Amino acid sequence: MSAPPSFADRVYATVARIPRGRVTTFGRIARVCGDPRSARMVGWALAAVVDEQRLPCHRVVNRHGFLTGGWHFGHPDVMRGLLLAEGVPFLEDDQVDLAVCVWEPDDLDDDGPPD
DNA sequence: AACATGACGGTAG
DNA sequence: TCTACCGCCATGT
Repeated sequence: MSAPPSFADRVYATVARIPRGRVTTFGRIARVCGDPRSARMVGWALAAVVDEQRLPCHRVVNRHGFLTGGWHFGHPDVMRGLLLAEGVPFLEDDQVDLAVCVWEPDDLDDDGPPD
């Protein structure tokens, strides 16, 4: 690969690093990718992801913790089920508790939420 | 070629 | 605290 990694490639690499039971936001990913203002491009990249990518794109929510991309899984209940199966706490049927399960790409992958 | 839209985020009022 | 506007860039019409 002589060519440098594209913005989307960095997004995939970051999403692949999200620990199980944790979630992250578009802005965090965009920030790590070098363009904190291109959060929309993060969503666009995830929308292009296919199941063969094997990326935990269901662990990516917006800064409010809402499952904005629920319909991209066929139905919001699919994305919700995946997160619930990982032990991600929900504040509402379509909102997760970012205060507990948020994960920062720059931080080490710890599986224990702050007491 | 131009306009409108979108899995968003930040700042201003 | 909530609402509104802007910026960002690729895609579709």
